[in-house]
Amino acid sequence: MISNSYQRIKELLVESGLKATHPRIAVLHELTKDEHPSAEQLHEKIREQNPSISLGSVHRILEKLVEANLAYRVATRSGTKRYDANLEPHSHIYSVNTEEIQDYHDPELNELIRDYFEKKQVGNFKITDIKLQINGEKADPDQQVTIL
Amino acid sequence: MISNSYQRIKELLVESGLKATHPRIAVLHELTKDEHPSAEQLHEKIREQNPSISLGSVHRILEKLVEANLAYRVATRSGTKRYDANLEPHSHIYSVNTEEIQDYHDPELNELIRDYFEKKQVGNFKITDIKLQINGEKADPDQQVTIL
DNA sequence: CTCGGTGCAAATTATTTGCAGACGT
DNA sequence: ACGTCTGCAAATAATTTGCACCGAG
Repeated sequence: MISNSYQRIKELLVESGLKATHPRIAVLHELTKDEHPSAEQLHEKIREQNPSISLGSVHRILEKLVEANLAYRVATRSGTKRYDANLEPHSHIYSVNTEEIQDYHDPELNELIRDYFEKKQVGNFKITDIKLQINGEKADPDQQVTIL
Repeated sequence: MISNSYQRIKELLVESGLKATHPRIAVLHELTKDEHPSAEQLHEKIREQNPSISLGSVHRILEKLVEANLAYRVATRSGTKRYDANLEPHSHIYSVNTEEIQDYHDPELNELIRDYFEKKQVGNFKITDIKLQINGEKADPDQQVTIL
């Protein structure tokens, strides 16, 4: 199950009304592989294959992708923006000690929470999505976190 | 129920092993009143009463308070750090259009989620807390969001 | 008196923007 | 060819830090 070929990424861009330029393909491609990177981190990775793409452009492209709903910003406490191209509704596991952010997808829990809020009266606010933020510490920083 | 007198704030600082200096009292006092401000916003407010306190110090003090568990950083997507002195476990309602962050306290829901995770097997990770992030848009930006 | 705390300004880090040229459609 | 996109570098924003002085305990 290859996640996203270059061809697929081009399609995504075009469908969203963006020109499928090389820098954009590179950013979106890397973004689908990486785990919630910052612009800086993405730039590092991209420049390995593609030294000419500038950091400023990575910033601009990321904001474009957010605008086009091909990615979104991940909330962090660190003061630097981080991005995610995983568009499925999902929550995040945040490791305080390693600054890592891991996806956590749990349809059962989603539904539980959604049901809960259906019963609530929320005034003057249109809820677009509800996410969990699961904070804690990795025991072994080099190992993955597992949830069964 | 006055939330926090100067006297109480002094106590908090001292109990946490921090000297109760005027700048710290001012920051913590303002932080308990304000709604998730940034260092910059706090500095604006504080300087009205206390023009000599520098922005750099506000930054330093806020980090000290976090370290001492008298406040914490609020996760945002905006790339600027924001702080909160409300130590009760609570979640946040985030208005995308106004950048506002509002507290949302719901013991029933907390318990629901906690129970849910008790049944899960989480490996290599010690959960310290689980927060909801309720994202959406304020219908009327000038009115409060209400949840019954 | 002794440190830790602070003001100030400079340094660092992160992001945005203006502009001229390059490139995708 | 056209208008958008990009590289580059300079501008702006946000945070951190060095240093000399101040003040609470």
